[in-house]
Amino acid sequence: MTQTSSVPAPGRKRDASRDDALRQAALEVLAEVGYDRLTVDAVAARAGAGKATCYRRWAGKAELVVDAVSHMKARLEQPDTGSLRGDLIALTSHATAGDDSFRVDVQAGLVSGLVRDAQLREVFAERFVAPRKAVFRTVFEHAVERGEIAPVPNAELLSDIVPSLVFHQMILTGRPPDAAFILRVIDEIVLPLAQATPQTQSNRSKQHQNQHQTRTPSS
Amino acid sequence: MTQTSSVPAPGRKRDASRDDALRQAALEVLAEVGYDRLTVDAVAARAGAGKATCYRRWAGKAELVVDAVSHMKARLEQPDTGSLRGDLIALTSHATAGDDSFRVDVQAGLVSGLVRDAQLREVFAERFVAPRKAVFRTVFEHAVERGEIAPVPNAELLSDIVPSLVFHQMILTGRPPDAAFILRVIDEIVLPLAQATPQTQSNRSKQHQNQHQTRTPSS
DNA sequence: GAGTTTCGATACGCTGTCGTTCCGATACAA
DNA sequence: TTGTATCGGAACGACAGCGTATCGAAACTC
Repeated sequence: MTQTSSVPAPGRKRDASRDDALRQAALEVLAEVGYDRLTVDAVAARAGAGKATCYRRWAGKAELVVDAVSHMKARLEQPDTGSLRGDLIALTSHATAGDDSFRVDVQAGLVSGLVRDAQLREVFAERFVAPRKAVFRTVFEHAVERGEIAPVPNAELLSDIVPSLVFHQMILTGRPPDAAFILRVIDEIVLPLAQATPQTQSNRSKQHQNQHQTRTPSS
Repeated sequence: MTQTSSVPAPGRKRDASRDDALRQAALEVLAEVGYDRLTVDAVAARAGAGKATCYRRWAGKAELVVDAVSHMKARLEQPDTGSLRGDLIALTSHATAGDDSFRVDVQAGLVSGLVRDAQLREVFAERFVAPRKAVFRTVFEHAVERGEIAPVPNAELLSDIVPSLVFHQMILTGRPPDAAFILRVIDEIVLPLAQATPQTQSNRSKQHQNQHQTRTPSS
């Protein structure tokens, strides 16, 4: 596109900071109004940039959003609380409203575009779903190494439960669920399944660790 | 609005069949292009009606879609196969691609609008979520009556698992999941949880019916 | 028949968004 | 200094969708 280093390139250099500013602005607008209501003008205005600067870098709205999402920082650290329940809570608690909801808001904003934009789906799967799956898998592996649970063959399916229910709840109510809901899902669904994997009846003898926080919340 | 029977009303009568035609057309367009891409012109054209006829009945696009969805037939019959697993399969199998996917397509089309339209959320919850929840609850109740399982206090949460995962999968892949996926969810998640409700440790003695179809599919 | 209302169809004004183009100012190379 | 490419900002044309207005025909009441 621009230049391939053969020619030293004349004229003013492109300000790389504008790329980051525009991408960040795109994510913010995306989180606030969603993909469909996002306008290039709004993104440029928020970045304090001209629209021409934006179109000099991306072909259009779709490319801008895709690139912004794909440059988004992972911000997903591996929890290590020493217990499966603690790790699961640490991993999913930030999905609630309030604190660190930016990432969740971006996901909600993307929903409207995901339905029909295949490229957006691809980037979304790569940036949001894949990292989360990897962290979940490691959490289960650590629990196995600690002897807390038996190996879980369907860990991937188990990992989808919390995000799916959170997503579902978010769409139905318009906002992310509260912490109590996530606790219920962990304590009443994920943990029981992880602790008593029913496909190998032989490991039923291993269930001595059932005392581990299988309490039911008040609600 | 129109007349309260006091005056016989002059002029040509409204053709009630146009209401149905427009509502049906709205649902079809909704299923095909989604809420945001739905235009009143397209709905009127598909119904073979004029746009004025449409605006004579509804205030705008939002009201039209909301009314169309709320008039949608439930088409959700109570399954009675004699087993919990059979009922669950019968209840959820129509969510897969192919056959009766119209209802699912409408749901997918609604997603983009649900995020910000509270009224749409309300109608959606009433027309899609509530009936489904009721049927699920009855399925669990029947299983309890048959002595197949112990009473499940968190049946509501359990009922959300399949729809949530189906929804999630649909958004991520762009199409409803296949039947095998739903079978896995039922056999590896819902049934084990229903059969071994872990919140009352006392009913652990009741788990003699664990032989009932807890097999794992090949995948 | 006279008056009124709905019908399908079309045209219109309005608004919002897209993507382009121009502007003066600024940064950089030759 | 001259030439070029960028910057933020603003204006532009094109287009799509909404909601309204209007048309001739048809249906219905009086």
